[in-house]
Amino acid sequence: MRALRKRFLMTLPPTIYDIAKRAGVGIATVSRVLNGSDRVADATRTAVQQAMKDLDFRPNRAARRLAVGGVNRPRVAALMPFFSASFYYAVSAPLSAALTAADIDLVLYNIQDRDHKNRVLDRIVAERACEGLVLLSMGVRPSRLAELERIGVPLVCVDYPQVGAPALTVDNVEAGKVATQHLIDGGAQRPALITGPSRALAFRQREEGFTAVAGAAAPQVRADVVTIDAGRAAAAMLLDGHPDIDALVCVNDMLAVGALQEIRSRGRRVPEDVQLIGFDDQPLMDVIGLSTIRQPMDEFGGWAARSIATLLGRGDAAQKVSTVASVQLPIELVTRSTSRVSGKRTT
Amino acid sequence: MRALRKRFLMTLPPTIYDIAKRAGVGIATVSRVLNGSDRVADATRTAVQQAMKDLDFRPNRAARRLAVGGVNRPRVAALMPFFSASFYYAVSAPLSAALTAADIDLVLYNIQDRDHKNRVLDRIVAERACEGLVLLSMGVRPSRLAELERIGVPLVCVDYPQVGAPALTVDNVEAGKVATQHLIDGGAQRPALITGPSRALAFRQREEGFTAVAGAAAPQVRADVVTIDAGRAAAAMLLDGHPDIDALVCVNDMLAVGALQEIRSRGRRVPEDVQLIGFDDQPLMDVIGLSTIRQPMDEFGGWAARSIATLLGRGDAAQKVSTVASVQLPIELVTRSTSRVSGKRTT
DNA sequence: CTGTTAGCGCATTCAT
DNA sequence: ATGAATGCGCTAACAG
Repeated sequence: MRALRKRFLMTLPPTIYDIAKRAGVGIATVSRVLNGSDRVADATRTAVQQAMKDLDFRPNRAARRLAVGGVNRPRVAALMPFFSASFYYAVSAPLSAALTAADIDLVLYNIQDRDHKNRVLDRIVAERACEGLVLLSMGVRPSRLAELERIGVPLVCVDYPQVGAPALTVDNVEAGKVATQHLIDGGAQRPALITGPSRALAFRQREEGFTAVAGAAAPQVRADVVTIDAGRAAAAMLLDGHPDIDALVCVNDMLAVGALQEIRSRGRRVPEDVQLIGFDDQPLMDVIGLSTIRQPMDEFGGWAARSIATLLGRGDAAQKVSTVASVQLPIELVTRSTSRVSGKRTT
Repeated sequence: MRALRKRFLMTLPPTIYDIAKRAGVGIATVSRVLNGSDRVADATRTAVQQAMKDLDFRPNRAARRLAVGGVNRPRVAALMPFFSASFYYAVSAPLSAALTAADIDLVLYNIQDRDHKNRVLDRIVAERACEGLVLLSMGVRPSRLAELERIGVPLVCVDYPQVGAPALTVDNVEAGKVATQHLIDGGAQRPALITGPSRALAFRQREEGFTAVAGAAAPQVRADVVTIDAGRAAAAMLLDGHPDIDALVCVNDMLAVGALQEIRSRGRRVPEDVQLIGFDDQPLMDVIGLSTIRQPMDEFGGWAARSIATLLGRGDAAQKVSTVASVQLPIELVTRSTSRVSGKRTT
């Protein structure tokens, strides 16, 4: 027999049994109206629908799927912060495409902050919501890692040096150094930095690279978001406070574009008066002519998809041999018209 | 009793019963190793794991969730073609953010073509995979609409004039007319068109608008993809074939940027020798100085999220009053440095 | 047209 | 440490 549910005070969501009772019909009938069968009397249907409305009934998806017995398609959840438009696209488009190819569903979580991330992970674990996890620009603590391991949910990280899980990274500290050194090689005496939200590890690391070569005393300001406007405002602040600045390292291309506009609007020339360099090499940076440190963003999503697919035993035969391991991709100095070249080229 | 499963020839995927039998244990034990319990003898655990490996066992997510009894969080599936990077981002980022806010999970499907779309929809319907559907730049036939209605899955469309469902659109024919007329007002005698993949309705409609004012005899070429390179190639073809062209309408900003590069590389000036206009007003188009027809892409995702949330009974109290209906958003002519102004401004 | 019944695959007491 | 029995919420025969 059914209905041993001791739902104190209606605290649990209603089921078709509740609807059936309230409408004075059997559960099969409820199921029928739920699935739009035409073998139901109009009066009955109306009554059932009313009951559903009264109780704010929502069919349980898991139960439905279990009953219909569809394919148990694997599902991976991807958690990503929406810092940067082009970074998000560059990663998620290939990720989505490659997972589609592997016949894996993708559930996307737009993560706001650390708390949000943990709430989402708690739910995912508690509800067994997915078979695999992709983390973009964020990691998890060892306890969480152990928990995921316990329930058998593999994890890969992109743009974050997670220990204990496959991770794809670039050397952002080195990137920061290379960028700064490039401007100094071009003759910069007084370099400054525009950095981004400190919750992003990549920004903190590029910052670290800058400081390592420019010195801790070099001027720097932090933008809350990585947009053109923020870059422009940050540049204005910097230029106001330190008129002698002759080089600007920006931890992101959008910030650099904003800085470029601000510098020019003040009648100063780039790169003659002020050199400028960004990070990422986002689309269109070549037509704008921004010097930048390129990171192969396009490869991030594909790597994540292939790795998690392999971990789920869904890898292609072709790649089946490959082991899933952490990888560090090379960055590349791209010199264009916002910086002065002087000999060496790439890293 | 269990196991009346008549699995002919092992055609169905293995369950914990199969594992249990093969490992010579009870299903409870299988469940224990599945969930990483430590109350299992090492030898037993190993045996079970081996059996799982042998049979390529994957736990059924629906069954797990039904058993653990987590929250039945609503889920919406979004189907989108990945034509254009900025369009995809502009829509999916707000969509994801707004759904997150409404506590709705988002499953993303990267649709390749019409067949793929139908396969995905078939699965979604058969497996009852979601409670709501968002379609970007695509629609469905009436039969599908009826089917979705039967099983109670609401649908909203963005960038496609779906009949029978709430849809958010812009008037792309009008947009094409406005763009073309703008160049003619600026003195163009010999306008031409670079259009995009014909499977995209928006491109076909902009094309239609162009033809309506420039005439069917005006030169035009179709790019297979909307990238800078494709735009450049298309422009080269056009300029080679019709040296007297003095205005170029491109159905997408990226195509226009490519065309801009090609025109300049031939020593022709923009807009003096050749005027140019794009569509969308993607990010950075202002710094590049491209004249374009702006469509409010940023609002697409948010509208879709709010609409589907309301349809799912998840709308805010604040907006609860609002009915969900189709909307047409205004487009706007943005004149910058690739076209000549002459009087009127916006539409 | 409608109610009864039997699983769907797994987690989870309770015994042992 | 392990197995048997029960229920999660729903769909789908099968009767009536």
